[in-house]
Formats: sequence, structure tokens, C-alpha cells
Amino acid sequence: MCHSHDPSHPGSSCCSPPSGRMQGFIQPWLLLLLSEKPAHGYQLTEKLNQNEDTKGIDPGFLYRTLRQFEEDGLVKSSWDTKGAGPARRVYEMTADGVEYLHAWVKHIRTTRERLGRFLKTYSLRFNQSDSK
Amino acid sequence: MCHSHDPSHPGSSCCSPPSGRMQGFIQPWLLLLLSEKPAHGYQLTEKLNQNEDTKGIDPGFLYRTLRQFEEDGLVKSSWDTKGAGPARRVYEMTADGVEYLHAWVKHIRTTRERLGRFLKTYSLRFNQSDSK
DNA sequence: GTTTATTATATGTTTTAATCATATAGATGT
DNA sequence: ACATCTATATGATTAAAACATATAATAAAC
Repeated sequence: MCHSHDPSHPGSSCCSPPSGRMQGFIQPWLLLLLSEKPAHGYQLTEKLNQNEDTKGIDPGFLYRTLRQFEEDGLVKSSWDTKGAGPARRVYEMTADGVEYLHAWVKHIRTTRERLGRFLKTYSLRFNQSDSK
Repeated sequence: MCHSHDPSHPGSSCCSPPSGRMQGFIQPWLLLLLSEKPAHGYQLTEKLNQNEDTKGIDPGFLYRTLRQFEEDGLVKSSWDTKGAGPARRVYEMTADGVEYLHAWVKHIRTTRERLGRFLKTYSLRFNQSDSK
């Protein structure tokens, strides 16, 4: 748990805000990357690590997410044994996967609007000016 | 779990997008409401239920969150036995709580920007026009 | 005046997502 | 032969949130 009740830091507490990631944010990025072209897990890790917003992904999470996508019919996989190094499981998007990505984007848009409404209410309370 | 592998719905799957809430979104609303004026849990529930973005809160979650806030020094509480009905535990914000709200807002702004960057990348991929 | 509904707070249990830790193994360089 | 890099995978734990239910005082209805 959090419960960092360090009496020497009376201002510190828990409950998540100055922390990192948000729920279900990696998944749409994965689908978006896969919608561009098929890729295997390691490649996807590297691409995610190039993006400040998605870097540092846990490999366990990545591979499990990809298998879950496959179980859900969003992608399909096949082994690529050609080329150097160990075999790679290459994931390719399905039509359902693209559809699902679009659904996810709708959800992200509404989430973004929701955050905007919160920030607007906050601004009205604390920066009585600043209508943007 | 999700795993709704209903073969009659080949397009349905899980992994959260067309669902509801997002992590840690109620907490800042609670702090914002309390920053306006002290209130007790039931009042806060009613206010949250008036807002499309926050309605339907689970009372268990609400009361536990408020106690957690108090443990973390973000609010302090006292019983109000005056007036009708059962006693109410009234929560009042502390200076640390206000500070924490501001920290949360910073986090929400960066989250919002992150979502914006995702949507922009998505747009470049799918709506080759639309630069906004 | 006993029952029912409303106001109000609280806690035990379960589920779910995500993280942490670790295992496996082929290929390549030294 | 040994270490490193590429690549995938799984077991275990944690943390947030949801689900279910308990308690109790007051107010209204019958």
C-alpha cells in the first residue's frame, strides 16, 4: 500500500496523484502501433520506450496483454523463425482489432473531455480569471 | 474477469475501453468540493450524483476515501449532531489538502496532455487530415 | 405505537489491473 | 566455455476499486 505516514513529511500522503501511469493506456498504444504494421513483442517494447508517454513497460505485462488481445480476437500471431536470434511471435491486427481501437479512441476522447471539465471547474474555483 | 468469449459476439472482447470510470478521478473531485466548503459524506454523494462525470459513486468507496484523506492529513473531521437525522461526520479541508489538490491538478493536466498526444498520433494514422 | 423509509456511516470480501520477480532459451561475440 | 543480447513467458504479490452487507438514528406512514 501507500500509507507513507512519515511524520517528517507532513505534506506527503498517498492516493495516487503525483504518480505515473493511468489505467489502460498502454493497450491503445499497442493497438495503434500494430495497426501500422505487424510486429513482435520486443519490437513493440522498443517503440514504446522511444515514446516518453509509454516508456518503461514491464515485459510481463506486454506479453500477457498481447496474448489477451489474441484471445479476444483483436490480433493474430504466428512464429517468425527466419532471421537472427530466437523465434519471434509476430502479431498482426484483425478487423475486430481495428474496430476495437476505434472504440478505445472514443473512450479516450470522452475521458479527455471529462478531465477538461474537471480542470474548468477547478479553474473557476482557484483562478477566477482564465476562462480557458 | 472479463473474458466474454461469446462466440455469438465475435466483435466483443474485454480490456476496458468502452467501460466507465478512470483511476483516481473521484478523489480530486472530492477534494475540490471540500475546498469550496466543509461537507459530510452524504452531501458529497448528492453533489457527485448531480454531475454526469461523477455520479453513481459507491458509498463504501466514498467513506473509505474520506477516512483515508483524514489519515493522510488532507482533511479533518468532526461530528455534527445538531439538526435532524443521524449524526454526520463533517470533513473540512486542511492546508495540506489544498496543496494536494493542486498537485493532483498538475497530474491531471499532464494526463490530459498525454491523451491528447495519443489522439494526435491516432489522427495522423487514420484521419490523414484534421490537424487538431 | 409499530412498521417502513430515509439519512448516514461503516466494514468485510472479492475482483481486476498492474507490478514484481523470475524462468527459459536460442544466437552471437570473446 | 562463458557472457551478453534478443525474445517470450509465467508465478506471485500488491493496490485500487467494486460488490455486498451491516448498523443505527430519525422521520413519516399506517
